[in-house]
Amino acid sequence: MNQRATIDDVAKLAGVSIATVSRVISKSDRVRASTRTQVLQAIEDLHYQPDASARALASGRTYTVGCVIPTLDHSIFARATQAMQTVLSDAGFQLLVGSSNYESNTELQVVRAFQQRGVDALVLVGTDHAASMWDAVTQWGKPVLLSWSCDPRLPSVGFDNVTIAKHMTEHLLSLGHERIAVVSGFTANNDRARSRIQGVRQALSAHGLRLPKELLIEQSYNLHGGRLALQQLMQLNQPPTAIFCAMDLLAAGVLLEAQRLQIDVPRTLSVCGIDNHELAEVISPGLTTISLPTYELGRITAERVLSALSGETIPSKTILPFELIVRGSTAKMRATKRPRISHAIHIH
Amino acid sequence: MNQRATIDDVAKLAGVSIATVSRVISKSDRVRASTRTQVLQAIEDLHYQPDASARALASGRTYTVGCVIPTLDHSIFARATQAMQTVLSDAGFQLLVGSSNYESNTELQVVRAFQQRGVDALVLVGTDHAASMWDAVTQWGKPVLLSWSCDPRLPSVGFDNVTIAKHMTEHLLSLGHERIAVVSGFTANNDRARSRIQGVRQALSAHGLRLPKELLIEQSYNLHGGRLALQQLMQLNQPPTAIFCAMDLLAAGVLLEAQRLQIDVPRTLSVCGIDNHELAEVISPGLTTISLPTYELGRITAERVLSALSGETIPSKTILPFELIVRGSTAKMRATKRPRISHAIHIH
DNA sequence: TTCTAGAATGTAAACGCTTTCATAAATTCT
DNA sequence: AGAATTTATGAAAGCGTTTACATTCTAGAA
Repeated sequence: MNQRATIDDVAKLAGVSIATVSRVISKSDRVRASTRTQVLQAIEDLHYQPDASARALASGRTYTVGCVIPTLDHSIFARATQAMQTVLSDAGFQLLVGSSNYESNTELQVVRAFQQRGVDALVLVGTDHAASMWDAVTQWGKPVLLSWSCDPRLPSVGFDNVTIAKHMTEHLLSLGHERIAVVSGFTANNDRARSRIQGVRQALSAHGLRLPKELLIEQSYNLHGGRLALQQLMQLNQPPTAIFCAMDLLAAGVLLEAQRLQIDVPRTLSVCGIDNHELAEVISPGLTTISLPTYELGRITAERVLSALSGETIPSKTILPFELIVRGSTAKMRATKRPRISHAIHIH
Repeated sequence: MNQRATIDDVAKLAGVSIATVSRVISKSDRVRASTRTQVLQAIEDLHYQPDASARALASGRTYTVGCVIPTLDHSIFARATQAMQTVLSDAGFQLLVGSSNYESNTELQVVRAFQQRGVDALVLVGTDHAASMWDAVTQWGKPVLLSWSCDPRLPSVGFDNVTIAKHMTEHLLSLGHERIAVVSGFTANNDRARSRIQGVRQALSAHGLRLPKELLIEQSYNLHGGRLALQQLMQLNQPPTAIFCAMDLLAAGVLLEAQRLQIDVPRTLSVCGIDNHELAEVISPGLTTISLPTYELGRITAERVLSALSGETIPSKTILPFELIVRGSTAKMRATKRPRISHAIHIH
């Protein structure tokens, strides 16, 4: 009995042609009310579910949107993805999620797979993509959006990471800090990280300062990376008085390691991050950071996708606002005092 | 020019029939090496990409797996989903992610949508599902797996939440606590939460204790929920000496609120959670919790799905191990001292 | 009543593949 | 070399829809 009912079965039971059934299913065309109820009844009786593959083949539309993110395992991406999923699903679209792990080859493969699957639109994260990827995507003929960062080549919804980082840096500068270190995730394939570093540089040079090589550290994007970064910085002859972390997770790592090394934050060292990760509120001292509306990012991106799919022209660039959140981890620079660290630093 | 090439184009260019091209694409059938290279060359030249919808329609297989989770916005689900995605993607499958927001109607709709899309298999979270859902799923004829919790009705990969909670409770009991409160997320449509409460009850009654009504609090599953819960508990005539939180996020909320209320954790109040959320390590005092291998959960679930899809029989029940992680938030019960709270509690 | 425009419905041709079955080619054996 | 197998390829029938176009109703106008 468990042969799935087809449109023919429905047509037969309702005493109409399959074309009529099809019309009822796709809402669009007008069908006489009485006929429609008959058909719906038959659909009900047979538990008929239209076959999406067949519909896709016949119509060229899959009602599917592909999204490639670095990983779901960072809450900011997970949150934005959740938002997209919700919006799209409400509109009858299914979100396909792929992850690149920050590898451009993987990303290209995922995009290829999505294109084979006939997704109606594509959402990518950031602007760092293999050249072949840009080709694959710009020649494609269906809507492609960028999220998180903006690029003139494609309609984008994102943040202005340079400005964000500049803003944060100015906060540090306004507190009197001049020897400011930067801790970032690896910048390869991550334009967000690079832009943030650039933002710091701009803010510094606007004040006649610069970012010395030894104060720029790239580490893996997790707590441990933050810990390692602080260890490195504290080995310097002249450690920084403030550390700008490009992501909160790194900042949290720095904070934890500072605690272990008995460095007093913020008295002898100010630390800040970006993202307003859940951790920022919870860790002590509270992390000064910049809050980004990541859920909104996902929501708006998805809405843009829907607009594009219904033929509307969409803004080529949408920059979302951000907000500086000052918590306990940053404070006025103490005049002469240099950060003191215990002798027992154990670097492994 | 941008008409996507079809299998016919490839066949023509390679001078073979479409059947042969199809064989080359699907790897399986043997094709003479020389022919194969010709075809591959043609595919290359035309940038041919097989149409997944057409393949699905013709073969009845979509190489797609649907997964319905409560939300991506909790890191434990995001992590497990990421793991599944990775494993499936490596095997040439695409993971479709849907979220239920803990609503069983939504869940049913998502499952229906997945079935229409012709997913080859389905993964569900937990055992709480609408009756119609169980029907829709058990009659379906394709593999369906449960993750997170186990149920005899379907092959499952999950945790034994009762035992986990019992274990944690025994930790509290061994520290001398007897007046133990439970803070949980809402238990509707969440068997994990219910099982954990049940585990506490079992451990208590094994010690001749019970869980009084006023010490069981259900709150929304986030930091704020934890805060509210502690406020409620501290209004009691006889507040608990220890709080078992069913999820770390709630525990973190409790900890934060304790800090605000100047309740000394763990001296006058012990707090513990479950999940080993990132927060647990970062918050101070460090949160005593139980670590669950969520990434493994996703990985193994996905592997089971693949096995089932290749016709193997899979274990009907796989319970993953867990580990108690003792940090600073739990300590020996102090003899007579009752938790003291400042007079200035402001409940809003 | 008859005619006619417009709405409702039906017919049949795609859509781009997979797969069975038949046939042709290559290989092995005698 | 020819028969008997085995292997590679091709022809064609679906797979379950959508949709252009044709046909049949319906209802209002003449």
